[in-house]
Amino acid sequence: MSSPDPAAPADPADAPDPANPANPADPANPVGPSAPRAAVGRGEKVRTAVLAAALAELADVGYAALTVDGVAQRAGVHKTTVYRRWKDRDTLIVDALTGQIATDIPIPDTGSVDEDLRLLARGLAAWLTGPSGGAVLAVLLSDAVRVPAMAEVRSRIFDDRLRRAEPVVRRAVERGELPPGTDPAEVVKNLAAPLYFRVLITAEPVDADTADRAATAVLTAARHGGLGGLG
Amino acid sequence: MSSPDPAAPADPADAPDPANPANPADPANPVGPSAPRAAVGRGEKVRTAVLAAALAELADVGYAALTVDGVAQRAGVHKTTVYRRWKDRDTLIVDALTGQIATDIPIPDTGSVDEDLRLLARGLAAWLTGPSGGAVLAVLLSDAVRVPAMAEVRSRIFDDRLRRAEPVVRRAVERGELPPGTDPAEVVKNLAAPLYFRVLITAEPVDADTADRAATAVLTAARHGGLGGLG
DNA sequence: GGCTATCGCAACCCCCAGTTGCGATACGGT
DNA sequence: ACCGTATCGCAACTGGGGGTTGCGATAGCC
Repeated sequence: MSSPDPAAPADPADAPDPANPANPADPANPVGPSAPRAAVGRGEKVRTAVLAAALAELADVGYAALTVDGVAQRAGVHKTTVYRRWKDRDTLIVDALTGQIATDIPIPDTGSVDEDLRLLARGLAAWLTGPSGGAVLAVLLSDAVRVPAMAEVRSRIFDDRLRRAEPVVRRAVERGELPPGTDPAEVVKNLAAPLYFRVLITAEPVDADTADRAATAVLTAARHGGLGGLG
Repeated sequence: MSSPDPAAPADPADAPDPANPANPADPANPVGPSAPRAAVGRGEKVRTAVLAAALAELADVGYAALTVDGVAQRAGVHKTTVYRRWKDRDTLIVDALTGQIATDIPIPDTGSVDEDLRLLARGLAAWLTGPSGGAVLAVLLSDAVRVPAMAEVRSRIFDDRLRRAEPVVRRAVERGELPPGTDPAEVVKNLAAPLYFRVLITAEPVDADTADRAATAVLTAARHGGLGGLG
């Protein structure tokens, strides 16, 4: 959502140079009625097609085996065109992934920790096993983590997600459902960890039942002060 | 047996199992069926050096960026020599990894679940943050998982490890420290999961304290029937 | 209908996987 | 000490993918 302009201009023909008379249509400019600059229509379609093709290739062959030529052909576009819009392979992948981080996992607030944690776990399980989670995990847990931009995307996704889930626990503590001193971050991490573990390590199927068991386990621990409660 | 041999000798002169580097004559071997096989001494040194170099490169640059030439130079050997002993890059990496699966995490039996789980978690944490764990994780959680042989190594490492840890829980149940019906596999997975989660997802440091907290959480859940105990 | 940005295309460079033939070397037996 | 042979070093090669460049073709918009 937060990519108003092409993610990786870096190209003379595409760069939004403010001093360039051929580029009065600045993205930040509110709908220039008399904008001489145009011809963005074609580019936008190409951009969308390439990004979608990149995600598909990612899910199909993974990060390492993804070839720019493959993405280009899948998008019905020439390799050169891809390189005109994106600096390199990694930039393209980061851009494709960035469009996917909007996939939110619903944060429940039913008034019951039990229900809340269960719903949270089920939402995460659904995402993990879905196409979006698959693509993100395929990249973020590959050698791509060595690319700084990839690591940043990882933080943007996981840290943000953890932070948004913490209130669920905080509210439960305030309601007296969990002992005071319970660490919200710890609870959320211990809820998510078994699901990731099954997907990444043991390669077991992750379904609603798995989610429920994870919720039960972390809830039991939290209720009895095993997650920061008490001392 | 899609992958016939983990070591993948693929080389006629590759020794089956060198019992001892200082035991070239092998006096216990009565002649053998007209097998004047010799000159294994040099090859064994090369093999060891290359395997060690591969692990080092793995830890340094990761799976995708690992080049055969890089490994060869690091081992003080020519690229051709590597290809004469290993079919391809993946075979080499699998072989290097296979030598590492012997790295055992001690399975404690102190008579106390509390202590046992704590020691188990600490052992895992130490392995995860050590060189061996780093190399294994770098590969097993990369695009390498798409290589069947890699997936097999993953199973060999993790499944076997989980299975060996289960008795710790089973004994605790028999001693009455944990409620009957407690699922050993579930306990072990929920013990390991938070540690992997922190290493792989949140990139937090994993130390003894982290291990202790994981042990406390899973122990609390298990004691109160949150991990299969009770109905 | 014309102007211009964008795209397709082909050719190119560089790096790395993997191969081959030949010459150099070190090991092990006699 | 010597010699045979297995192994290694070396250089040159193919093939594919990342990334670049110059030019011609085309599609969008005025």
